[in-house]
Amino acid sequence: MVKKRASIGRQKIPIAKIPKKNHLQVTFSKRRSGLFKKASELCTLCGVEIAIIVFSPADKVFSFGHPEVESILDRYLSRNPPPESSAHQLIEAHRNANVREFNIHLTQILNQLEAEKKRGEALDQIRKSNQRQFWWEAPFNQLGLHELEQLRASMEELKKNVVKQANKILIGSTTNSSQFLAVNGIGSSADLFENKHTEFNTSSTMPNVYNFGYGNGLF
Amino acid sequence: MVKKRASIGRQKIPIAKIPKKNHLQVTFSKRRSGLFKKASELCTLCGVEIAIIVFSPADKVFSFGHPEVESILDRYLSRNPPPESSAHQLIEAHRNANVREFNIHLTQILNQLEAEKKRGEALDQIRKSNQRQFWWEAPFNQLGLHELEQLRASMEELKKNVVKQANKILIGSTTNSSQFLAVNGIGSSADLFENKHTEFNTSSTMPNVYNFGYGNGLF
DNA sequence: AACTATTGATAACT
DNA sequence: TAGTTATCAATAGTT
Repeated sequence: MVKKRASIGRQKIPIAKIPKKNHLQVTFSKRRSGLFKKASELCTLCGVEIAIIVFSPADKVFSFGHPEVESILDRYLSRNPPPESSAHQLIEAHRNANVREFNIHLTQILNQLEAEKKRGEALDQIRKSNQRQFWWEAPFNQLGLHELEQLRASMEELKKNVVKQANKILIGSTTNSSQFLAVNGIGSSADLFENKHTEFNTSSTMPNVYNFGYGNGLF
Repeated sequence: MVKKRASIGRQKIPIAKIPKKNHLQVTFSKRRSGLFKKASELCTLCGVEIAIIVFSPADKVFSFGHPEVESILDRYLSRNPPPESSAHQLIEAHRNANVREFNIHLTQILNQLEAEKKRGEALDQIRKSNQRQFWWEAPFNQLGLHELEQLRASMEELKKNVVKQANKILIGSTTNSSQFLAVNGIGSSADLFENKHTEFNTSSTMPNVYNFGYGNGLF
C-alpha cells in the first residue's frame, strides 16, 4: 500500500489582494465563516452584541448579528448624530421641511376658516337683526337724496304688498280678526329670498446563526 | 541563574459566558482586536467592504469599518426593505399614522372652510340683494298678521325717518332741489347696522484603522 | 468539501 | 495594560 504524499499544508501568505480570482473566492468564503465564528464566540463568551456587514466582491451582502443586525444598527445610529450627508439624513430633512410647510399651510387655512366663520356669523346676525328689529331700521343716513326719492316711490309699492299679504292671510284662514284693510291683486315678490335661504341649511443561547444575507452563492 | 517555570500556556476553554468579570474583560479586549484584525485581513485579501459594530458589556461602542462604517450601513439599509419590527419601523408607522390623521383633520377643516365661504357668500348676496333691490322686497309672505300689523305701525316711523334724513341732507348742502318735504327733529337709527358692518373687514491601502468608538476604556 | 501541515491566535501567567 | 509561552484553532494548499 502506497502512502500518498502529505500536502505541504498551510503556507504563509502576504496580506495583499489575492490575484487569482477563484483562489480569492475560496479564501473569502473560508475567512468569512471564520470571522463570523469568532464573532459568535465573542458574543457568547462575553455577552456582548455584535453586528457585521460584508459586501462581497460581487456585491452580495453577508451579515452576522446578535441578537439582530437591525436592532444593533438602530442603537448605533441613534447614538451617532448622523454625520452629515447620508441619504437618510437628506430624506429626513426633506420630510421635516414638508411637515413644516404643511403646518404653515394648515395655519393659514385655520385662520381663513375663523375669519369666514366670523364673517358668516356677523352676516347672520345682521340678517337676524334685520328681521327681529325690522329692516326699516336700515341706514337711511347712508342714502343720498336720489336714493331717498326712490325710497319714497317704493314705499307705495311696499304698502301695496303689505296689503296683499294681509289679504292673502285673511282669505286663507277666517279665524282671526284685525282692524285691518282692503284687498287687491295677489303679489309674488320675495321668491328670490326664499330660494337663497334654502342654501343656508348646509352644515438564544447560541448567538444568532450567521445570516448570509440575500442568497449565499459564491460571492 | 534559575530559570522560571514556563506557563502552562493556552488551554481549551468552553464557549460559554465567562464568569469572572476581570477575566472576561481581558478576553473581550483580546478577542475584539483579533476579530478586527481578521476583518482587516479579509478586506485587504479580498478587496471587500466590511463594517463591524460591537457593544461592550458596559454599553460602549466599538466599531470597525472599511472604508467607513457609515457608508456601509447606508448601503445596507438602502437595500433592505426595513424588515418588520425594528424600532425605526415603529416610529415610522407612528409618524405615518399621525400624518394620516393630520390629513383627515385637514380635509375636514377644508370642507368646513368651503361651507363657511359658501354660507358667507350667500349671506353677502342676500345683503346686497336687499340693498340693491331694496329691502322692501323682503318676504312679507313669511309674516303673520301680527307682524304685519307691527309692520304697518312701523311704517309711520319709517316715513318720519326718511323725512328726517332728507331734511338733514338739505340743510347740510343747499345745492339740490327736490319736490320733497318738511322737516322735523334729527333721527339716529341704524347705528347698529353700521357697527356690525365694520366687523366684516375682516465615508487605502490598509483597511481602515480600527475605530474604538467613543472612548476605548475597559469595556 | 475533506485533509493536513503549518501559521496564527490566544489562555494562563507574569 | 502589556509581554511571554505553551497550546489550541484557523486555514493555505492539495486532493
